[in-house]
Amino acid sequence: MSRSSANPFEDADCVCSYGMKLTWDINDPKLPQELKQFDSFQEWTEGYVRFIYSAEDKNAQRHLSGWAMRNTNNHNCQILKKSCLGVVVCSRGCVLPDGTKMQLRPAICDKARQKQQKKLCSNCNAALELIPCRGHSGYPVTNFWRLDCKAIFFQAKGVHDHPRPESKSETEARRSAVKRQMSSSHLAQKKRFLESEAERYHDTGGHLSNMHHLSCVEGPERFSLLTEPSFPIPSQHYSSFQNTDPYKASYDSVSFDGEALPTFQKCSNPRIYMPRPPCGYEFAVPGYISSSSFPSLYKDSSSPPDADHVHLNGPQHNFAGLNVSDRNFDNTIKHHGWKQIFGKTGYGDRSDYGQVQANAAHPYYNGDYPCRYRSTPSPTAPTLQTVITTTTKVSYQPYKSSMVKYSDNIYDIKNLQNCNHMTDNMADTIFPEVKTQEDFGVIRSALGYEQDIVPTKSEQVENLDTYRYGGCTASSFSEHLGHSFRYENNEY
DNA sequence: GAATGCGGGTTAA
DNA sequence: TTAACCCGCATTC
Repeated sequence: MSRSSANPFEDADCVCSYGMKLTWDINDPKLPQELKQFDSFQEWTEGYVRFIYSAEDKNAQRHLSGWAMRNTNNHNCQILKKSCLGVVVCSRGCVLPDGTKMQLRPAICDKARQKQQKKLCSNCNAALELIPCRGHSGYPVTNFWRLDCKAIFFQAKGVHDHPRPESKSETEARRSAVKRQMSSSHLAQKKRFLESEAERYHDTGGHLSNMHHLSCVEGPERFSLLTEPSFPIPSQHYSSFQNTDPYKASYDSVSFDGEALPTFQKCSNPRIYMPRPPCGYEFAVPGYISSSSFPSLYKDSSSPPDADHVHLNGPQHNFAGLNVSDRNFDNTIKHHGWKQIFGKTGYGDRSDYGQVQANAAHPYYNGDYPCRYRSTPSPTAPTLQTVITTTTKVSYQPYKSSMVKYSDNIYDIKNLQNCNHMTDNMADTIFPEVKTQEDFGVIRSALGYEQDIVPTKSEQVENLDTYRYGGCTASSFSEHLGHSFRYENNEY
Protein backbone atom coordinates (compact mmCIF):
# COMPACT_ATOMS: atom_id res chain seq x y z
CA MET A 1 0.00 0.00 0.00
CA SER A 2 1.69 3.10 -1.09
CA ARG A 3 0.68 6.41 -2.33
CA SER A 4 2.22 8.23 -5.15
CA SER A 5 5.80 9.15 -4.82
CA ALA A 6 6.82 12.46 -3.48
CA ASN A 7 7.54 13.62 -6.92
CA PRO A 8 4.85 12.38 -9.17
CA PHE A 9 6.75 13.61 -12.15
CA GLU A 10 9.05 10.78 -11.60
CA ASP A 11 6.34 8.31 -11.93
CA ALA A 12 6.58 6.88 -15.31
CA ASP A 13 3.49 4.86 -14.89
CA CYS A 14 0.16 6.30 -15.49
CA VAL A 15 -1.03 7.12 -12.06
CA CYS A 16 -4.32 8.69 -12.62
CA SER A 17 -7.57 8.96 -10.90
CA TYR A 18 -10.21 6.41 -11.40
CA GLY A 19 -12.30 9.10 -12.91
CA MET A 20 -9.66 9.68 -15.49
CA LYS A 21 -9.51 6.09 -16.41
CA LEU A 22 -13.05 6.11 -17.47
CA THR A 23 -14.22 7.96 -20.47
CA TRP A 24 -16.83 10.43 -19.60
CA ASP A 25 -17.61 14.03 -19.60
CA ILE A 26 -19.69 15.92 -17.16
CA ASN A 27 -22.02 16.67 -20.04
CA ASP A 28 -22.58 13.11 -20.95
CA PRO A 29 -26.18 12.09 -20.79
CA LYS A 30 -25.13 8.92 -19.13
CA LEU A 31 -22.17 8.70 -16.92
CA PRO A 32 -20.33 5.53 -16.12
CA GLN A 33 -22.61 3.42 -14.06
CA GLU A 34 -21.04 0.34 -12.66
CA LEU A 35 -18.12 1.86 -10.97
CA LYS A 36 -15.55 -0.35 -9.44
CA GLN A 37 -14.04 2.15 -7.16
CA PHE A 38 -13.99 5.75 -6.20
CA ASP A 39 -11.40 8.39 -5.99
CA SER A 40 -10.47 9.83 -2.70
CA PHE A 41 -11.43 13.39 -2.31
CA GLN A 42 -9.05 15.87 -3.83
CA GLU A 43 -8.88 19.18 -2.10
CA TRP A 44 -6.62 20.88 -4.57
CA THR A 45 -7.62 19.80 -7.97
CA GLU A 46 -5.57 21.18 -10.77
CA GLY A 47 -5.83 20.97 -14.46
CA TYR A 48 -8.31 19.22 -16.60
CA VAL A 49 -9.10 16.45 -14.25
CA ARG A 50 -11.98 14.20 -13.53
CA PHE A 51 -12.75 12.38 -10.38
CA ILE A 52 -15.46 10.09 -9.32
CA TYR A 53 -16.24 10.30 -5.68
CA SER A 54 -18.45 8.22 -3.61
CA ALA A 55 -21.75 9.81 -2.95
CA GLU A 56 -21.02 9.11 0.66
CA ASP A 57 -18.01 11.33 0.60
CA LYS A 58 -18.88 14.27 2.77
CA ASN A 59 -16.43 16.57 1.10
CA ALA A 60 -17.76 15.72 -2.28
CA GLN A 61 -21.26 16.18 -1.05
CA ARG A 62 -20.38 19.66 -0.03
CA HIS A 63 -18.67 20.31 -3.30
CA LEU A 64 -15.67 21.44 -1.38
CA SER A 65 -12.47 22.65 -2.83
CA GLY A 66 -9.32 24.12 -1.53
CA TRP A 67 -9.66 26.78 -4.12
CA ALA A 68 -12.15 29.49 -3.48
CA MET A 69 -14.90 28.47 -5.77
CA ARG A 70 -18.13 30.27 -6.10
CA ASN A 71 -21.30 29.00 -7.50
CA THR A 72 -21.95 29.85 -11.07
CA ASN A 73 -25.31 29.61 -12.62
CA ASN A 74 -25.08 27.48 -15.67
CA HIS A 75 -28.80 27.08 -15.97
CA ASN A 76 -28.38 23.42 -15.62
CA CYS A 77 -29.63 22.14 -12.36
CA GLN A 78 -28.22 18.77 -13.16
CA ILE A 79 -24.69 20.01 -13.02
CA LEU A 80 -23.37 22.28 -10.38
CA LYS A 81 -20.84 24.63 -11.77
CA LYS A 82 -18.37 26.63 -9.78
CA SER A 83 -15.75 29.08 -10.85
CA CYS A 84 -12.57 30.03 -9.11
CA LEU A 85 -12.27 33.38 -7.42
CA GLY A 86 -8.53 33.42 -7.32
CA VAL A 87 -6.61 34.50 -4.30
CA VAL A 88 -6.27 37.61 -2.20
CA VAL A 89 -2.73 38.74 -1.63
CA CYS A 90 -0.91 41.72 -0.31
CA SER A 91 -0.45 44.17 -3.13
CA ARG A 92 3.10 44.69 -2.05
CA GLY A 93 3.72 41.06 -1.79
CA CYS A 94 5.34 41.64 1.51
CA VAL A 95 7.05 38.79 3.16
CA LEU A 96 6.14 38.13 6.70
CA PRO A 97 8.79 37.65 9.33
CA ASP A 98 8.66 33.96 8.94
CA GLY A 99 9.12 34.16 5.24
CA THR A 100 5.59 33.41 4.36
CA LYS A 101 3.26 35.41 2.27
CA MET A 102 -0.23 36.60 2.58
CA GLN A 103 -2.50 34.50 0.50
CA LEU A 104 -5.98 34.86 1.73
CA ARG A 105 -8.98 33.01 0.63
CA PRO A 106 -11.33 35.24 -1.25
CA ALA A 107 -14.67 35.49 0.38
CA ILE A 108 -17.24 33.64 -1.59
CA CYS A 109 -20.00 36.06 -0.92
CA ASP A 110 -19.71 39.06 -3.17
CA LYS A 111 -20.36 41.53 -0.44
CA ALA A 112 -17.99 39.85 1.90
CA ARG A 113 -15.37 39.85 -0.79
CA GLN A 114 -15.78 43.52 -1.37
CA LYS A 115 -15.33 44.14 2.29
CA GLN A 116 -12.37 41.89 2.32
CA GLN A 117 -10.65 43.81 -0.38
CA LYS A 118 -11.04 47.02 1.51
CA LYS A 119 -8.98 45.69 4.30
CA LEU A 120 -5.29 46.12 4.59
CA CYS A 121 -2.43 43.78 4.84
CA SER A 122 -1.76 43.13 8.45
CA ASN A 123 1.90 42.98 7.78
CA CYS A 124 2.55 46.16 5.85
CA ASN A 125 -0.79 47.89 5.76
CA ALA A 126 -0.74 47.78 2.03
CA ALA A 127 -3.90 47.15 0.18
CA LEU A 128 -5.06 43.68 -0.35
CA GLU A 129 -5.38 42.62 -3.88
CA LEU A 130 -7.54 40.02 -5.47
CA ILE A 131 -5.82 38.02 -8.09
CA PRO A 132 -8.56 36.66 -10.26
CA CYS A 133 -8.28 33.26 -11.68
CA ARG A 134 -7.70 33.20 -15.39
CA GLY A 135 -6.68 29.66 -15.74
CA HIS A 136 -9.28 28.55 -18.17
CA SER A 137 -8.37 30.35 -21.32
CA GLY A 138 -8.65 33.65 -19.66
CA TYR A 139 -11.65 32.71 -17.63
CA PRO A 140 -11.73 31.32 -14.17
CA VAL A 141 -11.12 27.69 -13.68
CA THR A 142 -14.40 25.91 -13.45
CA ASN A 143 -15.40 22.93 -11.45
CA PHE A 144 -18.39 20.82 -12.24
CA TRP A 145 -20.20 18.56 -9.88
CA ARG A 146 -22.79 16.09 -10.79
CA LEU A 147 -24.50 13.43 -8.85
CA ASP A 148 -25.27 10.27 -10.65
CA CYS A 149 -26.38 7.16 -8.93
CA LYS A 150 -24.09 6.59 -6.06
CA ALA A 151 -21.24 8.59 -7.37
CA ILE A 152 -20.42 12.22 -7.48
CA PHE A 153 -18.70 13.10 -10.68
CA PHE A 154 -16.28 15.92 -10.60
CA GLN A 155 -14.67 17.60 -13.51
CA ALA A 156 -12.34 20.55 -13.48
CA LYS A 157 -11.42 22.67 -16.42
CA GLY A 158 -8.48 24.97 -16.37
CA VAL A 159 -5.21 25.37 -14.61
CA HIS A 160 -5.10 27.81 -11.78
CA ASP A 161 -2.68 30.55 -12.62
CA HIS A 162 -2.42 31.94 -9.16
CA PRO A 163 -1.23 30.78 -5.81
CA ARG A 164 -3.36 28.75 -3.62
CA PRO A 165 -5.43 30.58 -1.13
CA GLU A 166 -5.77 29.18 2.27
CA SER A 167 -8.20 26.38 2.32
CA LYS A 168 -11.68 26.80 3.58
CA SER A 169 -11.06 24.81 6.66
CA GLU A 170 -7.89 26.73 7.20
CA THR A 171 -9.73 29.99 7.06
CA GLU A 172 -12.38 28.79 9.39
CA ALA A 173 -9.88 27.44 11.83
CA ARG A 174 -7.88 30.62 11.77
CA ARG A 175 -10.88 32.78 12.29
CA SER A 176 -12.13 30.68 15.10
CA ALA A 177 -8.69 30.76 16.61
CA VAL A 178 -8.60 34.51 16.43
CA LYS A 179 -12.03 34.67 17.85
CA ARG A 180 -11.06 32.45 20.69
CA GLN A 181 -7.93 34.35 21.31
CA MET A 182 -9.75 37.61 21.30
CA SER A 183 -12.29 36.26 23.62
CA SER A 184 -9.76 34.84 25.99
CA SER A 185 -7.62 37.94 25.89
CA HIS A 186 -10.60 40.01 26.53
CA LEU A 187 -11.52 37.96 29.51
CA ALA A 188 -7.98 37.89 30.74
CA GLN A 189 -7.65 41.61 30.56
CA LYS A 190 -10.97 42.06 32.17
CA LYS A 191 -9.98 39.72 34.88
CA ARG A 192 -6.70 41.47 35.43
CA PHE A 193 -8.43 44.75 35.52
CA LEU A 194 -10.97 43.56 37.99
CA GLU A 195 -8.24 42.16 40.13
CA SER A 196 -6.36 45.39 40.05
CA GLU A 197 -9.47 47.27 40.77
CA ALA A 198 -10.19 44.96 43.61
CA GLU A 199 -6.79 45.67 45.02
CA ARG A 200 -7.32 49.32 44.53
CA TYR A 201 -10.65 49.02 46.13
CA HIS A 202 -9.02 47.31 48.98
CA ASP A 203 -6.30 49.91 49.17
CA THR A 204 -8.59 52.85 48.89
CA GLY A 205 -11.13 51.59 51.19
CA GLY A 206 -13.60 50.62 48.56
CA HIS A 207 -13.82 53.65 46.38
CA LEU A 208 -14.05 52.51 42.81
CA SER A 209 -13.15 55.69 41.15
CA ASN A 210 -11.68 54.16 38.08
CA MET A 211 -14.17 51.61 37.10
CA HIS A 212 -14.98 53.49 33.99
CA HIS A 213 -11.69 52.22 32.69
CA LEU A 214 -13.31 48.95 32.26
CA SER A 215 -14.94 50.20 29.18
CA CYS A 216 -11.58 51.06 27.74
CA VAL A 217 -10.58 47.52 27.43
CA GLU A 218 -13.70 46.32 25.91
CA GLY A 219 -14.32 45.92 22.30
CA PRO A 220 -12.33 43.98 19.83
CA GLU A 221 -10.55 47.02 18.58
CA ARG A 222 -8.59 47.03 21.76
CA PHE A 223 -6.95 43.86 20.78
CA SER A 224 -5.45 44.76 17.57
CA LEU A 225 -2.33 43.04 18.70
CA LEU A 226 -4.07 39.86 17.87
CA THR A 227 -3.85 40.62 14.27
CA GLU A 228 -0.23 41.35 14.32
CA PRO A 229 1.82 39.01 12.25
CA SER A 230 3.63 37.87 15.29
CA PHE A 231 0.50 36.52 16.68
CA PRO A 232 0.84 32.82 16.61
CA ILE A 233 -2.03 32.12 14.38
CA PRO A 234 -1.52 28.81 12.80
CA SER A 235 -0.90 29.46 9.24
CA GLN A 236 -0.67 26.17 7.60
CA HIS A 237 -3.12 23.76 6.52
CA TYR A 238 -5.73 22.59 8.73
CA SER A 239 -8.30 20.89 6.75
CA SER A 240 -11.37 18.91 7.19
CA PHE A 241 -10.76 17.06 4.04
CA GLN A 242 -10.40 13.48 4.55
CA ASN A 243 -7.65 12.56 2.30
CA THR A 244 -4.05 12.63 3.13
CA ASP A 245 -1.27 14.27 1.37
CA PRO A 246 2.36 13.44 0.97
CA TYR A 247 3.31 17.02 1.54
CA LYS A 248 1.57 17.18 4.79
CA ALA A 249 3.40 15.78 7.65
CA SER A 250 2.44 16.01 11.21
CA TYR A 251 0.38 18.66 12.74
CA ASP A 252 1.70 20.42 15.71
CA SER A 253 -0.56 20.88 18.52
CA VAL A 254 -1.67 24.37 19.02
CA SER A 255 -3.94 25.35 21.72
CA PHE A 256 -5.71 28.55 22.26
CA ASP A 257 -6.80 29.56 25.63
CA GLY A 258 -6.45 26.13 26.91
CA GLU A 259 -8.79 24.80 24.37
CA ALA A 260 -7.17 22.46 22.02
CA LEU A 261 -7.88 23.52 18.55
CA PRO A 262 -7.46 21.30 15.65
CA THR A 263 -3.82 20.91 15.24
CA PHE A 264 -1.91 22.69 12.61
CA GLN A 265 1.13 21.99 10.73
CA LYS A 266 4.07 23.97 9.71
CA CYS A 267 5.38 22.28 6.73
CA SER A 268 8.19 23.38 4.60
CA ASN A 269 6.29 23.23 1.45
CA PRO A 270 2.71 23.53 2.24
CA ARG A 271 1.40 24.96 -0.94
CA ILE A 272 2.73 23.65 -4.09
CA TYR A 273 0.27 25.02 -6.47
CA MET A 274 2.46 25.05 -9.47
CA PRO A 275 2.67 21.75 -11.11
CA ARG A 276 6.14 22.27 -12.37
CA PRO A 277 8.98 24.57 -11.57
CA PRO A 278 9.25 26.44 -14.86
CA CYS A 279 5.83 27.74 -14.30
CA GLY A 280 6.27 28.69 -10.76
CA TYR A 281 6.04 32.32 -10.06
CA GLU A 282 9.59 32.40 -8.98
CA PHE A 283 10.71 31.25 -12.33
CA ALA A 284 8.27 33.12 -14.34
CA VAL A 285 8.95 36.45 -12.86
CA PRO A 286 12.61 36.91 -12.28
CA GLY A 287 12.40 40.56 -11.67
CA TYR A 288 9.58 41.60 -9.56
CA ILE A 289 8.20 44.98 -9.56
CA SER A 290 8.92 46.88 -6.48
CA SER A 291 6.18 47.34 -4.05
CA SER A 292 6.01 50.99 -4.87
CA SER A 293 4.79 50.19 -8.27
CA PHE A 294 1.64 48.76 -6.97
CA PRO A 295 -1.53 50.60 -7.22
CA SER A 296 -3.21 50.80 -3.97
CA LEU A 297 -6.21 48.95 -4.97
CA TYR A 298 -9.08 48.53 -2.65
CA LYS A 299 -7.30 50.70 -0.21
CA ASP A 300 -9.22 51.74 2.75
CA SER A 301 -7.08 52.91 5.54
CA SER A 302 -9.98 53.05 7.82
CA SER A 303 -10.35 49.38 7.82
CA PRO A 304 -8.29 47.82 10.50
CA PRO A 305 -6.62 44.55 9.95
CA ASP A 306 -8.59 41.67 11.09
CA ALA A 307 -8.47 38.00 11.22
CA ASP A 308 -8.22 37.79 7.53
CA HIS A 309 -4.90 39.45 7.64
CA VAL A 310 -2.94 36.93 9.42
CA HIS A 311 -2.82 34.25 6.94
CA LEU A 312 0.61 33.10 6.17
CA ASN A 313 1.84 31.22 3.30
CA GLY A 314 4.87 29.50 2.16
CA PRO A 315 7.61 31.50 0.57
CA GLN A 316 7.49 29.60 -2.62
CA HIS A 317 4.97 31.93 -4.07
CA ASN A 318 7.24 34.62 -5.02
CA PHE A 319 4.94 36.39 -7.31
CA ALA A 320 4.59 39.23 -4.95
CA GLY A 321 5.04 42.66 -6.25
CA LEU A 322 3.37 41.93 -9.46
CA ASN A 323 1.33 44.67 -10.74
CA VAL A 324 -2.09 43.71 -11.78
CA SER A 325 -1.55 45.09 -15.17
CA ASP A 326 1.56 43.08 -15.50
CA ARG A 327 -0.12 39.84 -14.97
CA ASN A 328 -0.80 39.32 -18.53
CA PHE A 329 -2.27 36.06 -19.17
CA ASP A 330 -0.35 34.29 -21.76
CA ASN A 331 -2.52 31.60 -22.93
CA THR A 332 -1.60 30.08 -26.17
CA ILE A 333 -3.68 27.06 -25.84
CA LYS A 334 -5.25 26.48 -29.12
CA HIS A 335 -8.70 25.38 -29.57
CA HIS A 336 -9.06 22.50 -31.87
CA GLY A 337 -12.19 21.15 -30.50
CA TRP A 338 -13.41 17.78 -29.80
CA LYS A 339 -15.72 18.02 -32.70
CA GLN A 340 -12.91 17.86 -35.12
CA ILE A 341 -12.28 14.41 -33.99
CA PHE A 342 -15.67 13.16 -33.25
CA GLY A 343 -17.54 15.38 -35.53
CA LYS A 344 -20.50 17.35 -34.56
CA THR A 345 -21.89 15.64 -31.62
CA GLY A 346 -25.01 17.55 -31.19
CA TYR A 347 -24.61 17.90 -27.50
CA GLY A 348 -22.44 19.73 -25.12
CA ASP A 349 -19.19 20.70 -26.63
CA ARG A 350 -16.07 18.99 -25.48
CA SER A 351 -13.75 21.58 -26.65
CA ASP A 352 -11.69 21.25 -23.57
CA TYR A 353 -10.45 17.97 -24.73
CA GLY A 354 -9.45 19.35 -28.00
CA GLN A 355 -7.93 22.22 -26.26
CA VAL A 356 -5.54 20.03 -24.49
CA GLN A 357 -4.85 17.90 -27.41
CA ALA A 358 -4.05 20.76 -29.61
CA ASN A 359 -1.53 21.81 -27.16
CA ALA A 360 0.40 18.73 -28.00
CA ALA A 361 0.68 18.35 -24.34
CA HIS A 362 -1.09 19.26 -21.26
CA PRO A 363 -0.40 22.77 -20.16
CA TYR A 364 1.73 21.40 -17.44
CA TYR A 365 4.20 20.18 -19.91
CA ASN A 366 3.98 23.02 -22.24
CA GLY A 367 5.74 26.27 -22.13
CA ASP A 368 2.46 27.89 -22.67
CA TYR A 369 1.28 27.06 -19.30
CA PRO A 370 -1.27 29.69 -18.59
CA CYS A 371 0.73 31.45 -16.02
CA ARG A 372 0.17 35.11 -15.85
CA TYR A 373 3.37 35.75 -14.05
CA ARG A 374 5.64 35.26 -16.88
CA SER A 375 8.47 37.52 -17.52
CA THR A 376 7.76 37.64 -21.18
CA PRO A 377 4.14 37.47 -21.86
CA SER A 378 3.45 36.65 -25.38
CA PRO A 379 2.01 39.65 -27.09
CA THR A 380 0.61 37.56 -29.81
CA ALA A 381 -1.10 35.08 -27.68
CA PRO A 382 -4.76 35.66 -27.34
CA THR A 383 -5.71 36.55 -23.90
CA LEU A 384 -9.04 35.02 -24.29
CA GLN A 385 -9.96 31.88 -25.98
CA THR A 386 -13.38 30.74 -26.65
CA VAL A 387 -13.89 27.90 -24.35
CA ILE A 388 -17.14 26.18 -24.20
CA THR A 389 -17.74 24.61 -20.92
CA THR A 390 -20.62 22.82 -19.49
CA THR A 391 -23.47 25.13 -19.11
CA THR A 392 -25.90 24.10 -21.68
CA LYS A 393 -29.37 24.16 -20.39
CA VAL A 394 -30.50 20.80 -21.45
CA SER A 395 -33.09 18.37 -20.52
CA TYR A 396 -31.36 17.15 -17.44
CA GLN A 397 -33.38 16.67 -14.40
CA PRO A 398 -32.29 18.70 -11.49
CA TYR A 399 -29.04 17.78 -9.95
CA LYS A 400 -30.87 17.31 -6.76
CA SER A 401 -33.45 15.09 -8.27
CA SER A 402 -33.59 11.49 -7.46
CA MET A 403 -33.76 10.17 -10.94
CA VAL A 404 -31.49 11.24 -13.67
CA LYS A 405 -33.23 11.56 -16.93
CA TYR A 406 -31.88 12.44 -20.23
CA SER A 407 -33.10 13.42 -23.54
CA ASP A 408 -32.29 10.51 -25.69
CA ASN A 409 -33.09 12.40 -28.77
CA ILE A 410 -30.50 14.96 -28.15
CA TYR A 411 -27.68 12.69 -27.31
CA ASP A 412 -28.14 9.84 -29.64
CA ILE A 413 -25.40 10.89 -31.95
CA LYS A 414 -22.98 11.44 -29.23
CA ASN A 415 -23.75 8.21 -27.60
CA LEU A 416 -23.06 6.36 -30.73
CA GLN A 417 -19.77 7.99 -31.13
CA ASN A 418 -18.53 7.83 -27.68
CA CYS A 419 -20.28 5.18 -25.86
CA ASN A 420 -17.54 3.26 -24.20
CA HIS A 421 -18.51 4.61 -20.88
CA MET A 422 -21.93 3.27 -21.34
CA THR A 423 -20.77 -0.20 -21.56
CA ASP A 424 -19.97 -1.83 -18.38
CA ASN A 425 -16.31 -1.47 -17.80
CA MET A 426 -14.85 -1.19 -21.17
CA ALA A 427 -13.44 2.16 -20.46
CA ASP A 428 -11.43 0.82 -17.62
CA THR A 429 -8.95 -0.61 -19.96
CA ILE A 430 -9.58 1.21 -23.13
CA PHE A 431 -8.17 4.65 -23.46
CA PRO A 432 -9.35 6.37 -26.51
CA GLU A 433 -6.29 7.67 -28.12
CA VAL A 434 -7.77 11.02 -28.47
CA LYS A 435 -7.93 11.51 -24.79
CA THR A 436 -4.59 10.21 -23.88
CA GLN A 437 -2.91 13.52 -23.73
CA GLU A 438 -5.40 15.05 -21.54
CA ASP A 439 -5.50 12.15 -19.26
CA PHE A 440 -1.82 11.93 -19.09
CA GLY A 441 -1.52 15.52 -18.34
CA VAL A 442 -4.07 15.38 -15.71
CA ILE A 443 -2.60 12.47 -14.03
CA ARG A 444 0.15 14.42 -12.55
CA SER A 445 -1.94 17.35 -11.75
CA ALA A 446 -4.44 15.34 -9.98
CA LEU A 447 -2.21 13.44 -7.74
CA GLY A 448 0.86 13.55 -5.76
CA TYR A 449 2.40 16.93 -5.84
CA GLU A 450 -0.84 18.65 -5.67
CA GLN A 451 -2.27 17.03 -2.72
CA ASP A 452 -2.05 18.13 0.77
CA ILE A 453 -1.84 15.86 3.63
CA VAL A 454 -4.64 16.88 5.76
CA PRO A 455 -5.56 15.53 9.08
CA THR A 456 -8.72 13.70 9.38
CA LYS A 457 -11.20 15.88 11.02
CA SER A 458 -14.24 14.50 12.55
CA GLU A 459 -17.21 15.11 10.48
CA GLN A 460 -18.77 18.29 11.56
CA VAL A 461 -21.89 18.13 9.60
CA GLU A 462 -24.00 15.12 9.68
CA ASN A 463 -27.26 16.55 8.61
CA LEU A 464 -26.11 17.30 5.17
CA ASP A 465 -28.39 17.29 2.33
CA THR A 466 -28.28 13.80 1.18
CA TYR A 467 -28.42 12.92 -2.39
CA ARG A 468 -31.16 10.79 -3.53
CA TYR A 469 -30.71 8.17 -6.06
CA GLY A 470 -32.92 6.26 -8.26
CA GLY A 471 -32.71 3.43 -10.61
CA CYS A 472 -29.13 2.71 -9.90
CA THR A 473 -27.72 -0.30 -8.33
CA ALA A 474 -24.64 -0.08 -6.34
CA SER A 475 -21.64 -1.71 -7.72
CA SER A 476 -19.13 -3.53 -5.76
CA PHE A 477 -16.34 -1.19 -5.02
CA SER A 478 -14.32 -3.58 -3.06
CA GLU A 479 -12.42 -4.98 -5.90
CA HIS A 480 -9.40 -3.67 -7.58
CA LEU A 481 -9.20 -3.17 -11.21
CA GLY A 482 -6.10 -4.89 -12.28
CA HIS A 483 -3.31 -2.45 -11.84
CA SER A 484 -5.58 0.22 -10.61
CA PHE A 485 -5.32 1.75 -7.28
CA ARG A 486 -7.49 2.70 -4.46
CA TYR A 487 -7.22 6.01 -2.86
CA GLU A 488 -9.31 4.97 -0.01
CA ASN A 489 -6.70 2.54 1.06
CA ASN A 490 -3.79 4.53 -0.13
CA GLU A 491 -3.13 1.80 -2.46
CA TYR A 492 -2.21 1.93 -6.04
C1' DG B 1 -22.30 37.48 8.75
C1' DA B 2 -20.83 34.35 5.56
C1' DA B 3 -21.10 30.18 2.77
C1' DT B 4 -23.82 27.86 -0.33
C1' DG B 5 -27.16 26.72 -3.80
C1' DC B 6 -30.81 28.11 -6.90
C1' DG B 7 -32.59 30.57 -10.56
C1' DG B 8 -33.91 34.72 -13.36
C1' DG B 9 -31.80 37.73 -16.16
C1' DT B 10 -28.17 40.20 -19.00
C1' DT B 11 -24.25 40.53 -21.95
C1' DA B 12 -20.89 39.39 -25.35
C1' DA B 13 -18.97 36.48 -28.73
C1' DT C 1 -26.50 29.53 -29.10
C1' DT C 2 -23.27 29.44 -25.59
C1' DA C 3 -20.88 30.74 -21.58
C1' DA C 4 -19.72 34.15 -18.25
C1' DC C 5 -21.51 37.00 -15.07
C1' DC C 6 -24.71 39.72 -12.05
C1' DC C 7 -28.12 39.78 -8.78
C1' DG C 8 -31.56 38.48 -5.38
C1' DC C 9 -33.38 35.05 -2.58
C1' DA C 10 -33.47 31.17 0.66
C1' DT C 11 -31.16 28.06 3.60
C1' DT C 12 -27.74 26.72 6.72
C1' DC C 13 -24.20 27.25 10.04
